[in-house]
Amino acid sequence: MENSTTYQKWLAQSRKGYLELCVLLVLRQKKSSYGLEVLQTLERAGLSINEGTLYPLLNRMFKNGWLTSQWVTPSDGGHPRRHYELSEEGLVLLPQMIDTYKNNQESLEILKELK
Amino acid sequence: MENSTTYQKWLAQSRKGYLELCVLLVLRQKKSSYGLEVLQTLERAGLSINEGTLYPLLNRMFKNGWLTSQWVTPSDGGHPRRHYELSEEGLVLLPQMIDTYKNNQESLEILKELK
DNA sequence: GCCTTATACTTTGCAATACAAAGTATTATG
DNA sequence: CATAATACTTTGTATTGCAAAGTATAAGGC
Repeated sequence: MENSTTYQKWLAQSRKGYLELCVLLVLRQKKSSYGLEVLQTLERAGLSINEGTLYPLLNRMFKNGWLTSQWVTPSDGGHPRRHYELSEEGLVLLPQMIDTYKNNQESLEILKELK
Repeated sequence: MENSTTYQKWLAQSRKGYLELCVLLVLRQKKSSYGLEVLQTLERAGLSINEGTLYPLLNRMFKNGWLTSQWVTPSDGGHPRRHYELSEEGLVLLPQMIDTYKNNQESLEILKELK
């Protein structure tokens, strides 16, 4: 990342926390999903995310207890997938995170219109 | 921070990048301001920020070339203050950052209403 | 059967930053 | 002159996005 502008570095930083929220939202909808499917869903929502970012992120969220996880082999064959679902804790956290983002957004609006 | 919940850790992470944007907004309005005044302005906008976060942040933004800086001694006496203003580059970056946040917000909305 | 490709996940190393806590320096007040 | 208030600095820790390389399984062509 040595050749990045300071703005590009800022872009990476500004995604911290945000990506977790997005993943929780995907899993709330899908009930159960796996890495590449989450990735494609985010892509369709206009959010491009690196594999090397997403997989460790899912793993951390699992370790945090926000997700449950299990290996699933598709019944019609195919590559085994590690599926994730929201845990009880994840279900509790999600609205709190949404609220945090709403508050941040409100502070931003205040600051934009500062007199 | 060892006693923090994973949620509290997430809160800290989710402020990365966001704080820079807020500071730029304050300086766009104030034209020129210094640490403690920025801090109080953010406070009034509903954003509590630690001294040990803000000062290094202002310094980094200055080093990035987003801000200009000079020491000012109030004409009526008082403690010398390090004043900051938006640089040309800061003025260019600010709308880009605002746009990034708008896009993020839109992706969030899409993910919230995902069918 | 074997080789290539696609799918899916893992690992490693690096750089950036929010925070807490402690420290420094200057000015004002009693 | 001592204390408090203002204002900024420094240090150490933990976390995380990303790039790049690696591992493993399944499917398809010959």
